[in-house]
Amino acid sequence: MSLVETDDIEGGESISLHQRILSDIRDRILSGAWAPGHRIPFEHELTAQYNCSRMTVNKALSQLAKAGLIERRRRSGSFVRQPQSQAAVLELHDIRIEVEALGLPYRYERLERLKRRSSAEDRTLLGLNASGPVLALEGLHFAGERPFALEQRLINLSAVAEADEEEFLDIAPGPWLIGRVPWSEAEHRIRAMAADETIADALDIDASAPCLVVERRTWSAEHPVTHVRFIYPAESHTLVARFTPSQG
Amino acid sequence: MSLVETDDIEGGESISLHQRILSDIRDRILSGAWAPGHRIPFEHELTAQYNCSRMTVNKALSQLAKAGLIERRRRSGSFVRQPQSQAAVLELHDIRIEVEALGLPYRYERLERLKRRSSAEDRTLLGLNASGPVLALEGLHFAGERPFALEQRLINLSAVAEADEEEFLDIAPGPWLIGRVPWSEAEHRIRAMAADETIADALDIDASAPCLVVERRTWSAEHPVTHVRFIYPAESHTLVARFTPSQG
DNA sequence: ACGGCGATTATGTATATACATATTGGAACG
DNA sequence: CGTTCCAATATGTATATACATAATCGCCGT
Repeated sequence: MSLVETDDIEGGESISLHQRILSDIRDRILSGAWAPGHRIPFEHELTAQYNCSRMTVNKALSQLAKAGLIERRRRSGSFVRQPQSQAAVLELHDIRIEVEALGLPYRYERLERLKRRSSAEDRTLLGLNASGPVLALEGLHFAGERPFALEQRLINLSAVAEADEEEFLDIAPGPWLIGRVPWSEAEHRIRAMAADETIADALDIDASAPCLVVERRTWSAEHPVTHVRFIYPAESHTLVARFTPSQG
Repeated sequence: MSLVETDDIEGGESISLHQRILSDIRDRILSGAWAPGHRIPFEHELTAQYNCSRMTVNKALSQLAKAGLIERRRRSGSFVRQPQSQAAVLELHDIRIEVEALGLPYRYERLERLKRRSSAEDRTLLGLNASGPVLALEGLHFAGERPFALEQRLINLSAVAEADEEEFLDIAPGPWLIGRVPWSEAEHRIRAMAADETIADALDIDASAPCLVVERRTWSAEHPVTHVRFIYPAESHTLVARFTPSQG
């Protein structure tokens, strides 16, 4: 009777039982065999099917519920949810890695470094209420001899005081910050823009050529840390995001 | 989606113990109190601290590990991971919702509908190996009287046969598919582009004006389902992605 | 018929226990 | 001195059990 019983000899993989239950059910949902609204077997039925304890089944179902694939209702059972899950995992690229993946030598070059009391615009960008010291950086990421991206960054020195001791002459502030400040939240804005003269000049492209602009704000435990704007020439860059609707 | 849910209802009532342990530890990590590399207390220490069983502590730590915040090593303990976690949750917008959020009336209009055997290009876009029937759709999303986005879509009819019975005259294929096909994986490509004449014409903008292009491929249980390309005039659109660090 | 109330049921959380597994530190041995 | 091997230890998984909680079913009395 049991759907299981036999060990998978083939893969040689030894996955845990609750993991196996989880992926069995997930596969049935994702394949469409169990449509949205379908009631999946009760815990005690799965307990019998897999010949295991309720805790084991419960672990699998709880994870599926947390992942949003199913909905659990007391006294009624567990049901396949509507595939409403419009969330996704986006991979954020490290520009160095991206450039080196192209087989080109990477280099960062600082254009400007300015410490100042935050202007109104700075505070808007960072999401700050109070005034305080900020570090404004501008730099170029190169792929070989060609400019690859222009970076305009603000760092909130009240949150990252150590940044004041760093010159950022040839190390990019992004990796530097990532290695030092744990971030708890971030926000991206992605848009297209025509290059103005300054940008065209820095990136060595035609004025009004299309550019991809990626802006990121980052917080660490409620405190704004940094705002950065990356500007890429349209030809040089495609953002790629690959994802699954939920956890596996 | 982050497994480290922050569903802290501010009423603060009745959260489970393992949930509280989890968020205690998460807060210490995100606030920086426990830096990357720091060894967090052993399970048996937390057991004593919270006066609970090891299973309860284990549940909290397992979730933190799955979320990528900590790394667990047998015989050594659990350690705060480097904040390398460059993954993010991206909200995928439903264009209708987006337009209506602007206070403008939304409308979808089909420009073209073509059923054909997949061309080589179709197969590349969809990620198909074998030939088969596809549905090629082109349509315009309107915000009020102005074109808001141009949509070019391929649907793999071998995966979604029902689509052949739908005209898609004034209902957009996106929401139609989401309500019908559970997707298991997707891939986005985002880039900037200058409008060519066809696009400029459809969107009623100047030729060579910058546009944001979002391409999405979707799979359901290993089968390619659809490829869609959204083209937005640069002024009309900013993609926003807000997220917390999760899975590595 | 109808409304209320208790019994039933499925899930939610937690406990104590057991054994498996990976890894480390140190003792034993050549 | 170095290598092998064992015991200690922390995590990984699973069991059986218990009680709490929410929702539903159906009985019962008016």
